[in-house]
Amino acid sequence: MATGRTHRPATRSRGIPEATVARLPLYLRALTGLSERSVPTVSSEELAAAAGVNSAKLRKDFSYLGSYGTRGVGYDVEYLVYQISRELGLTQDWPVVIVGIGNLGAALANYGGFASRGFRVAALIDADPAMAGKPVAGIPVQHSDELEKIIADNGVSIGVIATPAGAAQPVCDRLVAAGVTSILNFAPTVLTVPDGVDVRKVDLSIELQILAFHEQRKAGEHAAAAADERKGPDGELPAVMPA
Amino acid sequence: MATGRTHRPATRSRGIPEATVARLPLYLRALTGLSERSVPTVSSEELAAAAGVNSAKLRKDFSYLGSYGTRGVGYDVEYLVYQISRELGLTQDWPVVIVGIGNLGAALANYGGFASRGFRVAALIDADPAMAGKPVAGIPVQHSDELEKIIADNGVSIGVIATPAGAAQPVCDRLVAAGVTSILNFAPTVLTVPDGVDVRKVDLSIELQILAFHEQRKAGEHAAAAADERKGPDGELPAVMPA
DNA sequence: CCATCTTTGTGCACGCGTTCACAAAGACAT
DNA sequence: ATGTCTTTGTGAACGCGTGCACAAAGATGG
Repeated sequence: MATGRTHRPATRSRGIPEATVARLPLYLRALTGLSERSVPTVSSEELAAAAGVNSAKLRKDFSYLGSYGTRGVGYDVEYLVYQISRELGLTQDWPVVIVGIGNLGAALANYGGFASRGFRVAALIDADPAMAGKPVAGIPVQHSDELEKIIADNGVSIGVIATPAGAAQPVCDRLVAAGVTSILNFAPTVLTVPDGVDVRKVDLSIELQILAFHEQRKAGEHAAAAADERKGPDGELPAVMPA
Repeated sequence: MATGRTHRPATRSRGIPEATVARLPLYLRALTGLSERSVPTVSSEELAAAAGVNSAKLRKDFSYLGSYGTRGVGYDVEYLVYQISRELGLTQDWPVVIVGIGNLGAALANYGGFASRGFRVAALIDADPAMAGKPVAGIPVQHSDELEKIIADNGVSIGVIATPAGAAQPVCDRLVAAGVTSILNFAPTVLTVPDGVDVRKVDLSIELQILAFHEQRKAGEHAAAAADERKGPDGELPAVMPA
């Protein structure tokens, strides 16, 4: 995966572990699929398989929300969809602004997954005056000058940053000053924010680098086994990989 | 953050913890910045601040790679850049294919962070015949029929999936069958792969939902404090949020 | 009403990751 | 050469997350 939370020292919000919160959207997606196929109930085993997790973990996760299952039967799909939605706060409307309408910002604006779950794109904002007024995903882009007014008028508390790295921190500061308290950051920079503001980051480059590490390891082990030359007593890779 | 690794039961590759591997790209980025500003050495405290982590954690992370620091002085920036790059496998060339050239795929193709670090976009692939030949980010899109041939000809081992959810699993299967062993998945689906294949996923919708959870919590606590009405003895939120 | 069978909810143990705190190591000045 | 001062590298303790394994709960059939 490509996300990571920024510090937050395991602040177990209201007794629900962070790790569980991170999985709830996964369960919700699987349940929505079942709901659309009119499946009335589901066992922890089935749902866990659909979500790609351990069934014991899933049951423990749900136990933090309450006892919503029926022993011998399983979980009521519709009821569980409602409970998880409510727990995640998806029963209310979340206006979101996207700042930085380049390739990525445009992709985000067009992404259907937002609107489908309580999230509404309230505005698209870009620093380039040439972009102003130009419609992206049916929404006219507005200039950065309007940022504070847009936040205030729409009661926006969640901001998405898709600007170049250099612009991210200044944009972040303005968002926070205007009242935004949750930020999803796509720019490859470490953002500094005051206490009380949540930042999550998505970094495409980092994900690829992690994959490359494991890929190299696989190739290295393979090569080492094939060559079978003197290797460290603990099966260590050679200090320099052969080209 | 928006990433998460898919199972891999804490496989500590060659003694380097997963958590450490995930932070190495972060350190590398901070170090690259210092290198460009010709800073010769850096202390764990300074570098940790730049990367947004605890300094003790950074030192322990580096200790897994070896003793590359000098006590009383700090770390040599250039040397550390080289060591981390080598460890992550970035000193070699990684050809990558991107499958699904919609808004997101195009954004990824244009993303500069790939080329800058040993990653090379070997091909863009889409199922739509109308897209074939059309250049995106200077690279002509090729049709899915060519997928297997492209993988083989270029020796591609890393694939990026940016297709709609429904197409992801079939595409994944074809990639794996053709020899790809690492996949970065942007489609909102749980991918099933054989052992030995790494999958990381980036899910925009999930990240927003996690932010919404914390946002609701903040608003709820705030409202509860303001109203100050009978609340649970453990400071629990009311079962149903007021509209 | 009782027995059986399925599935939940959870007590418990284990392991990874984080953080503290300090000893060892080396630079630097005198 | 010796002492002082800075900064690394790591031993140890702690806490979170995971998974096993089972008891409790309820459905279902006779």
